[in-house]
Amino acid sequence: MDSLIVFWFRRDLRTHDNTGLYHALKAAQEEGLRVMPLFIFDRTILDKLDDKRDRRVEFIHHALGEMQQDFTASHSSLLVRYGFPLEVWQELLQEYRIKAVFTNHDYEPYAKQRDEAVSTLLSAQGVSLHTFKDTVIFEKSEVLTAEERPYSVFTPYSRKWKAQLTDIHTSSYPVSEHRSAFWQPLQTPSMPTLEEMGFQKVGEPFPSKEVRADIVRSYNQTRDFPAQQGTTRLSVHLRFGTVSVRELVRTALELNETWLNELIWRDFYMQILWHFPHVEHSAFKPAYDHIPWRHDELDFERWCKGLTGYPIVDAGMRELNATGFMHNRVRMIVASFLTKHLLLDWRWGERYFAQKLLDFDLAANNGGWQWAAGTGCDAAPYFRIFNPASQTEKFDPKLEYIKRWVPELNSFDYPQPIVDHKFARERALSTYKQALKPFATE
DNA sequence: TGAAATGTTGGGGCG
DNA sequence: ACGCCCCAACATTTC
Repeated sequence: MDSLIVFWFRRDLRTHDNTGLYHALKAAQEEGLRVMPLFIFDRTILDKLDDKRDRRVEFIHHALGEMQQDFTASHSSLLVRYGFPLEVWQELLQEYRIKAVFTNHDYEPYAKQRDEAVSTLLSAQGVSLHTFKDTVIFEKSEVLTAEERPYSVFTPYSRKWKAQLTDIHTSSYPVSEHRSAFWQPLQTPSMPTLEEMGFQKVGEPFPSKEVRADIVRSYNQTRDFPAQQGTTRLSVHLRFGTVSVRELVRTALELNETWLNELIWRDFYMQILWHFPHVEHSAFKPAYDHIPWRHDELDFERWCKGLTGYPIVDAGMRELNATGFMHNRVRMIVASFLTKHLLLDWRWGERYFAQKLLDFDLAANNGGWQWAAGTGCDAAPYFRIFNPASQTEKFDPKLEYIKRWVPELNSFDYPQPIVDHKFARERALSTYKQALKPFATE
């Protein structure tokens, strides 16, 4: 039995412009070996999902199907397993002669821990592990201040990010010339179906690839109007790596600076989570952990279901519940409403988004919530409270977005506001002020 | 990537 | 013509 190099796909579900895959194929060619592509459906994650119609699982499954077609064309095949990663790796080491494993970096806390365990197992078996940067442009400690410290403010971070960017950072890692190095199994291994894993199909809401360039071109003009197709909805593709961030940056440099900044925010929050891991469970600024959040389960439930009586908030939550997506402008509005108007813990909202968002990314979601709650690095000051009515006036003046998701708007079925705006605003201001008083700098 | 409160200015009605 | 008041409209400050 010939020995193999394994390439392990995780958040990089594409065969084009994939750093780790490129290096795996190159190494294989140099050493006269083959590359076996692998994906593991991770039960550590899947077992926690109580809704078995999960769009994320379906999205992954679909992306794997597309890759499988590609591998088939190269007379190869993707090996897909379902189980706990460490156990799967133990099995694979028994079943195949594995010389080396290649994979791309995954920065989330769980992923870090998973990869350390696998790395220990592999090295105990004398298998080398090679890992690469792929899902971001600059990772962890590649963008630092003059004092070599991580940034915690976006604007100077982005300035440095842009200053450091060269063609090298956005150039592709083509795999086409190395296709012959793919593993060629005698029999195509079967991929578990969604049903076999206990999941059902749902459906997916994306704009076509063709309209994306137009959206990027006018992004700075249209991005704030949720009734329009003004955002690319590429976040889910970035989440699972079905697009290359390097390609997107090239597009952004060419077409739209504002849109480039959105990509830089991704890198920014990734390095925040890496260097300040406490943000996963507590406020970036410790003083803000003293805010006495209300523990009102009923208000929280009304927020979740889109029954607050504030149309723009309810529209956003209903869009999320129905599609697994919410327009970014509306994410800010509903987050401000939860934390300021309802004075509910930002972590409740963060957790709900984590359950529902197709594009859920721990670093970005946490960063966004802490921004809205005012608890984060470079956050909105706590007294910046969105007024749902004026936000509607500015960004959905014809109520197009609202009516799409709240059709009963003008009927008796639509609830009264669960809290008065003026009262809620003043309550938030005084509560934050009181809680932060002992920590005031002067 | 706010909104509300407060301050300032200037045109027009009116005695 | 003049002073006074009202109040948009805009600017600044405050939360």
